[in-house]
Amino acid sequence: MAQSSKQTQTDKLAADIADSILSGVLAPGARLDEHGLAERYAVSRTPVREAIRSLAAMGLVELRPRRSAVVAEITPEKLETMFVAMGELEATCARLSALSMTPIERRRLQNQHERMGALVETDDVAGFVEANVTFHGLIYAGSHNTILADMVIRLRRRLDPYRRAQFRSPGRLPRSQAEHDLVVQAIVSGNAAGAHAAMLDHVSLVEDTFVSLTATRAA
Amino acid sequence: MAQSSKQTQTDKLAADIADSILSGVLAPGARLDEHGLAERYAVSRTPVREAIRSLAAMGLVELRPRRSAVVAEITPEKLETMFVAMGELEATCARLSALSMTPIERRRLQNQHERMGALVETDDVAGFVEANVTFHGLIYAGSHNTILADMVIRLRRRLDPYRRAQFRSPGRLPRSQAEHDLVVQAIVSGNAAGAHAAMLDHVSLVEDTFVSLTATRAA
DNA sequence: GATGATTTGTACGTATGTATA
DNA sequence: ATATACATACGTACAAATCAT
Repeated sequence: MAQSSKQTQTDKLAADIADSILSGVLAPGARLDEHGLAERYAVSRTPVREAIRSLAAMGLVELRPRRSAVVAEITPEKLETMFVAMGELEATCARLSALSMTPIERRRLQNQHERMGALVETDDVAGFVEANVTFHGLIYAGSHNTILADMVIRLRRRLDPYRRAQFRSPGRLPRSQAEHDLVVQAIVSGNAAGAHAAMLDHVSLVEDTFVSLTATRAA
Repeated sequence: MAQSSKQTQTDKLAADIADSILSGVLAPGARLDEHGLAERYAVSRTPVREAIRSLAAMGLVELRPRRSAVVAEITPEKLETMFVAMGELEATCARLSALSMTPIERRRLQNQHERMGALVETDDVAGFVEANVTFHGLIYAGSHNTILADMVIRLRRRLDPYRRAQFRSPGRLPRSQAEHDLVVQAIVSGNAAGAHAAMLDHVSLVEDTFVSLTATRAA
């Protein structure tokens, strides 16, 4: 987010380990052995330690003095909390977008939305998923509030592994598109409360999809 | 937030330096010299480095590879952004509180509000300010969402130095109390949208106070 | 419960990149 | 512009605490 161009070892490590965690290579509860990681990446323990501290600040790992850092355990309750927070933040961004997007930004959002309509027609799931990221990104940016945008982006990255299957359910694409339509209409017309409500509705439904998926997996 | 009881040097340093920054002892733009800090705290540079990295993750300092870390500069634009984010988060917490507070929590909020009414009567500014922190804290907790609550608490701590004078303006106490009244009524009656709007209104007015203060100072 | 092995926390030295004369 | 000074990034060594036997 705010790391300079010339990456240091620590930065690279932090990014790589974060990826390993978010992609599930390092499962929750796994111990982060400094020595092992240092060896694996062919560096000393110092940058490894600093990288781990960065991850701790992001909430990806838990730090207990004198004991190995472990990948943060995510309980279903915590996950639920995160999804709710995510939804509220997205809704807030939509609200602010309705209030403060420039005409050009509104136009861009509409264009993106229309482009996604074509992807729904051809049932291009992969294309839609990618375009969807851009779509939501436009709304984060449209809030014109980097603090909120950063928060929601970080949260989404953490939730990403749990959202993978979200568009697999049959009929999800057209439904998403219809929900997006309400969001776009509200934002473009400057309807703050409407944008908030529409987005909240949209992401809550995504959450429901997730809940049903984990319920299946847990059983 | 999640630091164990047995503090390590790094933790103590991070806490202490953070205090120095938030209290203004270390002004924005000030360089954090590892050598100097290590000497000042009578430790080696290693824990100092790690503490600085923690602070960077919190957004308190900026990290530029191969150059001294500096206390994060807060431009008026950034401050404005933070206040807006803060307001939106508070409003969101109020919204969620209206939806998910337990009867006991609603009762507690009402009690706190009534207690503050007495402080307004006696024009006890100091007492009101302290009670106000509790009041807002009840609403953060009432959201039953630790993610959001943490976000807003951290933001508030960062904004605290810029809010000091907020209750100095004449007539601010009764006005705050009246605004609180609308918030409490909405939350207690389970009116989510109303709670959101009322809180947003309340904190936006606080922001206005701040803006006029800085405008005076800048001119 | 005590002892040994493993791993973290801290100190310090060296090299490299940045800023300055 | 080149060189010098200086601060950080990284490596290595040791001490202290935790865990495992």
